[in-house]
Amino acid sequence: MDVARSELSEAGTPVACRSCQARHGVVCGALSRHQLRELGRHSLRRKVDAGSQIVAQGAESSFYSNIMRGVVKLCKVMPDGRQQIVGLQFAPDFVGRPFVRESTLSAEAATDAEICVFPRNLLDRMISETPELQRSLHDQALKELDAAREWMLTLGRRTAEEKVASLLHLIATHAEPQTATSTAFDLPLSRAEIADFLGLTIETVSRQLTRLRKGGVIRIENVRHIVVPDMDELEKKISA
Amino acid sequence: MDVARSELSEAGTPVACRSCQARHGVVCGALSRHQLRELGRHSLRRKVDAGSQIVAQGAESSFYSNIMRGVVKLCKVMPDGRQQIVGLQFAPDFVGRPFVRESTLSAEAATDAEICVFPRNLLDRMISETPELQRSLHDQALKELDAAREWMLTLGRRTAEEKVASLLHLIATHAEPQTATSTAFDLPLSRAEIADFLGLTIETVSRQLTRLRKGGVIRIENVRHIVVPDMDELEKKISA
DNA sequence: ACGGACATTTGATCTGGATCAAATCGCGAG
DNA sequence: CTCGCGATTTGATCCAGATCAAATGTCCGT
Repeated sequence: MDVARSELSEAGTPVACRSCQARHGVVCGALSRHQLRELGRHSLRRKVDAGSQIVAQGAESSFYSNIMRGVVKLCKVMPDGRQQIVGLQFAPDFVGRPFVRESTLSAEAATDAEICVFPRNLLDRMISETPELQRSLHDQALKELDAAREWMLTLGRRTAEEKVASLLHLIATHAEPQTATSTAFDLPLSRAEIADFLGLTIETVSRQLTRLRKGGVIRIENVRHIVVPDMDELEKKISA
Repeated sequence: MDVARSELSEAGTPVACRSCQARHGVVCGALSRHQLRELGRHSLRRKVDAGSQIVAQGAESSFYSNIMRGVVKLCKVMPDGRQQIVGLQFAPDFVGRPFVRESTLSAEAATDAEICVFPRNLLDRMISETPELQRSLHDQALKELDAAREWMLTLGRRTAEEKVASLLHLIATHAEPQTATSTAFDLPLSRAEIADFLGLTIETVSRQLTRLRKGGVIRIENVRHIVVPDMDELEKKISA
């Protein structure tokens, strides 16, 4: 706890953790009332601003967290600066790499977010004592693995247009306000971040976005706000 | 068991499963003597020929397996035929997607291989009864997730030459016979498969391979046999 | 050893997306 | 409201890797 507090002290405002006790999140949903109380005593709810780092690539981290609100991006950067986003996480996902101290990727808030932070030691102990929790984290790991592999197909074999359409579909799928045929959502990522997620350049992302707009597949209400009049049309652009 | 036997009966020769009882594999290493005996009674050791499919994309599968020998590739194909290999698995990896009936990818033997097949029902029950096993599979899922994300960086941000070097490094790292500075290994994949793993074409793979050869980074003793005189030189080509 | 089918390499050309270069937009500070 | 700056779009050109097209090479069956 103390470590987590100090490590995160630069960015965001700490507030008391109540949501964990309300059984949000991948972690807390799997715990007994007693464990929940113990975890709650050692946890910390934090607001993190868009762009601020939660875990640094290559760094040891002594805490895990649960996303309560907002979007977190997982990045890998190469020594020469090339960068790839390898995953997006939404509430109530768990952030952290169980069983390994050093992180091979960085986690950053893509939007303003709230996370619930708890000490690694404590959670590691709870994992080994609680098959339910192990199972819950195993489930998330498998879901992330499926998502990562789906994205590998996107990165390796799809065209720029298909890539951008895939991203919009991913966001639309994980954003809430949607009706049967029409969906509108805010992009949690800048053009540069979209490029880093798709293995493209910002220019190409921008061009493909206007292409989809001119093709009537999307409306760009605002740089960050997209409307998809017909989800099927978007899916057709993905070809799978 | 019966189901697994019938589903796999087309390809390969069934032989009695002894290795599981010898505690090979991600699964068997986590089981009690009693469970091992039960699993052994319902398992089946099989030889599978290179190229034969173990699980089909989109199909329901009622069995899991453990790789005893050889290399298995995990593929995704798009309706139009574009294909991406999303993972390679080596002995003693576990093959299958716990908790989900339908597979979103196909698993194929890349080389001649031996696998140990067991019924999904039985193993699912054992997983829920055996935290050790859950943990072991969770570990493998996390390892695969790390590998998948590393490969996302390769697919999204590396050049063709870096991609090919990355593949050689991956194979070298997972093959056995290596000394301090020199490594030789057989490629478990054809040029077409390498292309599908790297998101390239066969021509580009071939060209980059001869480029690495002309640059003195590798020797191609044979289409399928590579020698890396100095591993550091290879790693330099990957730039990370 | 020989033929044939497929795998791999090599060559010539084309092109989707990168790179370089300007506009234009949008937003926060004053 | 206006200025200034970073984000985004748009335009012009370039180039890494794709595509098209031949040679080899390799392995297998006869």
